[in-house]
Amino acid sequence: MEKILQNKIQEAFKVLYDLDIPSPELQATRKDFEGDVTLVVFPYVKQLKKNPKEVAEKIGAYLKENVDEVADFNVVGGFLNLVIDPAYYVNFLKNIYQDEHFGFTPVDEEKKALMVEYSSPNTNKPLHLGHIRNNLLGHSISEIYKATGKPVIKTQIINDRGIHICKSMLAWQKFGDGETPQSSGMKGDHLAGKYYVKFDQVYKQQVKDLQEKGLSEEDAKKEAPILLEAQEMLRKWEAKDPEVMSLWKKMNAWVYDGFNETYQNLGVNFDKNYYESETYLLGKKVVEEGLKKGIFYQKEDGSVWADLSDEGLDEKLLLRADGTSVYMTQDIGTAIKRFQDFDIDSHIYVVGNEQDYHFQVLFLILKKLGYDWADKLYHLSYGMVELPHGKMKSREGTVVDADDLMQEMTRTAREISQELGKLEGYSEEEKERLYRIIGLGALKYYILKVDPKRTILFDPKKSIDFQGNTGPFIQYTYARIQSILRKAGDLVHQDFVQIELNPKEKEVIKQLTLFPQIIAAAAEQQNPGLIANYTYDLVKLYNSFYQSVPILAADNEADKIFRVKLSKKVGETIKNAFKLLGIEVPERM
RNA sequence: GGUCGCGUAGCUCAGCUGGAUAGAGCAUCUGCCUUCUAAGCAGACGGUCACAGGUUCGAAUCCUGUCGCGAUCACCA
Repeated sequence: MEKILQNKIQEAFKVLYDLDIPSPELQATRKDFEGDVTLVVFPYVKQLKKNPKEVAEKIGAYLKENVDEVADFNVVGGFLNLVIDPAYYVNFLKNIYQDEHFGFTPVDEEKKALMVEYSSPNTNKPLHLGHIRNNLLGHSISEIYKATGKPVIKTQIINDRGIHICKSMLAWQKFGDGETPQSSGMKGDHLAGKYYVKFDQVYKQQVKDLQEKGLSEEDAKKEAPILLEAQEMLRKWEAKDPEVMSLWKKMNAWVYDGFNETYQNLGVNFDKNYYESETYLLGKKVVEEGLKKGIFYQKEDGSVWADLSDEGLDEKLLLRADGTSVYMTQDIGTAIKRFQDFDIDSHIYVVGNEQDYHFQVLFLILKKLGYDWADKLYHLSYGMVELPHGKMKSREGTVVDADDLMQEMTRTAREISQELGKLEGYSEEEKERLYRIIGLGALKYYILKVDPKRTILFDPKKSIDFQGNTGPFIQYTYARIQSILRKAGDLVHQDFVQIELNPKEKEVIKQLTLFPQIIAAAAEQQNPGLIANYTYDLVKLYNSFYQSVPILAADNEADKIFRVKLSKKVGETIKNAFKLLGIEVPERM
């Protein structure tokens, strides 16, 4: 439709003014003016040296004459407003009823896959609010790409080695008294986190004691006995000491069980896990080969570096003097392994914006190593989640735990729901399921609707609204539509009948026509918020229509059928959009 | 200090490939439950788009500078 108009406008300029113009930008007409689509003629007037109004009038007349869908036009200043024949919208609604793919072509079998990495936790403490934003973005962007027909492989890298894990292990060994998830009733990740905190407490106390004995703060921090023990444990781990390995495996297994429970509650999943302990050696190998080829260089102490000063960055360490690897080395190995393991042609890393520089360097190094896929790597960088009193800091106990938060949201949904006195006649089990859907819907929508690159301010006390531009508002509209459909009986299955559209119905259909474009834009910009805000706009339009025009009370059968079918389509679109956001939608609430 | 990002209503956020009078929700106020679910609908109030220049028919949007906030520049991950 837009294409046809664009072509015809080009044709009009050619015929009327003998002027070749690039494909013109069309925009939706503002509500206060009559029309559906607007062409701004200022840019062309300049070349023609004519009065804008006159040009717009002529083009408008030409379009009305030559394009069936253009029913009328008007000119305000340099704006040409075109009125589209309402029949076009009715036909559109009929057509999209047949299309299961949101207007995209079905998956091309030969298309290579996209890999999306997200979550990527450390195994020494549970997931927190920041991980929730990460997981929601990663999962949602994966679903959005799938909707455009791109096969997607979801993955995470599990940071399962390093000093931080040894700290948890050591504290558990010293103070744990054999405590297990079973014996304590704690989730495994919370148990590991508990001993990580314990380590930190003991460490701080030891530093304090040493300082009182006269050591400088700096020395005290380096020489605290428990830290030395943890470092010793890391060395043993690297030497594959059987006792340490066995403890490491046992505690990691607890943590993975805990993570899986959280992922399941949050509704996210992965097709493939990578473990740092399995990929860092490949990274080392590649770096050593790069050194031989002269891509990297070695300092006197034996450490290996990449010199990126020609590219405007600085030098970056890749291997320590003792030959052990760093974060960057591991990421190099992981990236290469992924392109070996899977038939993928692109890769998105969902990682916070504090690592912008890291990924800039990583991509550059991979390019220098000669991997042609290096410029098909993207960093989906998102802003931090801040609390009213500032950043989340584990040391200050201001972290919002993911499991607690989800539970809290469910509880709030339960309270509001009970207050409203809905859901009578439902079993306790069904009710609990609904509270969870609604509570999590509120949380997910709240986080996803914000542009990823922006910092989010999150107030856990006020929690999240259930009114206005929120997940529950949209879920509620869906539930109401289902109620209408239940009462509409076989009207739902009858064929469309041509009717006179009222302006609000037309607005709703116009909004529906945009869905495929919104998905494409959300994928391109890696921003699920576009879909969230689109859905909200649709629901607002629909509600306003629904309120003023009772659907089942229409006196004429054709109107009734049309409205029921329009409602059904709106419901389906809400459901599809929310699926892309990873939000469930209830049949009743 | 270098680099990157952000700054829109009291609060949380849209709008940013330049277009018409800057948009929602929350909060505050006014109406609407005998009609398909009031977690709703209609309306009022609320703005120097951080500031200053520039580009042009036109700037919240693009450019430059200033201020404020944040991240990063680790032999942490």
